[in-house]
Amino acid sequence: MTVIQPYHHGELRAALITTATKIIEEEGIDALSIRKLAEQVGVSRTAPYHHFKDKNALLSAIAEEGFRTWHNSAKRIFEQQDLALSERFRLFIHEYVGYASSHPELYDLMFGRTLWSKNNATDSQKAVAYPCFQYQLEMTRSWQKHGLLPQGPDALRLAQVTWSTLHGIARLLIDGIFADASHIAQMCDCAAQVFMQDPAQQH
Amino acid sequence: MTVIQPYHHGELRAALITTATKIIEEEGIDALSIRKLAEQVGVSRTAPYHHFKDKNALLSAIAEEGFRTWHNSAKRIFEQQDLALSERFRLFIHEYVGYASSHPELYDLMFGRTLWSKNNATDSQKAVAYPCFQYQLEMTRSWQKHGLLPQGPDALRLAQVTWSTLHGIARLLIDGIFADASHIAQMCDCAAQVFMQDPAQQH
DNA sequence: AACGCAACTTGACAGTGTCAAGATACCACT
DNA sequence: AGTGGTATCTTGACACTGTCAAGTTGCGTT
Repeated sequence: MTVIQPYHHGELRAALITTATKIIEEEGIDALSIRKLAEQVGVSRTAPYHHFKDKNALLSAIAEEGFRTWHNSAKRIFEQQDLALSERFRLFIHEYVGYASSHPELYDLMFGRTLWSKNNATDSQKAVAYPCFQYQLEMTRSWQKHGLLPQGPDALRLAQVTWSTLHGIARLLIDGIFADASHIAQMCDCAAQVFMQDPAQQH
Repeated sequence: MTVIQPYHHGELRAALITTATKIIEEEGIDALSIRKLAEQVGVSRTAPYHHFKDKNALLSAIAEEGFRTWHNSAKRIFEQQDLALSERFRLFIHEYVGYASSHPELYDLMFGRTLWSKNNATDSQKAVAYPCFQYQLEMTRSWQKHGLLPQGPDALRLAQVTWSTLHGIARLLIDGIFADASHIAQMCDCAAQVFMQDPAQQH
């Protein structure tokens, strides 16, 4: 089983990220240790430290990748022209919560305290994440302009509140506080209904 | 400085909880280790294990205490009769987010994955926490009945969505994702405004 | 061919949670 | 008053963690 590895792995950085991502998604973030990861990749305990300053730097790189794919799927939905605006809004909410609940550990890494508090996030990660946050604001502005969302509140505040709602649902789900996860769809619809001022008005 | 402790501490369980709570609130949850805690209380490393099965059991007990005080302050606001209904609603939101941001580590413990996912929460803790969740539902029902919140959605779903919003704001704040914490009040007001169907209608 | 540098390894250290086995002190019963 | 039992606490040990320091290997450039 044990394949003899050349002294220079060559693709170690990439291998570490993909293997670590797999471990995290399958066994949870607590199950990921540098040592176990190194062993699984077939390399010594401290080899990863030549590609990542820290364990945090590794986690940051994984989250970074997550933000990239997240941003893409958000755009895909938002720019889908063949659906009514309100329908796209509804779909976005479902997609957001769905992504979180089908990749709970990765979501936790991307939007959790592990990286964001105590300033553990890499500059590189921030550079990918901030545009995602910004995009949320742009979408909100657009939804306000088209009369889908109330136009009274400041766009930034409204974006923060709507995002908080989605994030809150996601977190309560993946953290195991919403014991019954079978009503996700209904919660999403309820959220959409509350936020949309006039459900009849759709383009 | 080192006081000679009797062999039987006597109040060890209580002492562990209060000291642990202090450490968590001051230095964060990651800074709490059983060993350091034991040393600070003036007792050997494994003494805590005779009062708590696990580190989780200790954390659970701390969270339990948190839920008790939380439930009290929630009730106090909700039953405050000398304020208009909408004002009490607004106040509740501010209080919720305020509590979280002034006790970030304790809030994380109470509503975070550490205890809730992987079923780490003690039965005792659940017994205290569930009524808190239930209370949120009762409040929502009441607010709906008085026309403060939209009456269309099912009470349970609406309670889940409103709570998610507060929880989401709280988490994004304490996890360090909302970089600028100086607009907390405005976010809370925005949330209140969005949820209240008709701000003019107040008893 | 020699040198330099990047990639990788081994050894070590200070921590962690937790189990097993022993020591101590209190409490109830004879 | 003595005796046994039990709750409480201690010491020793194990496996595991992240990470630093110092050595080894091999590729690329001059």
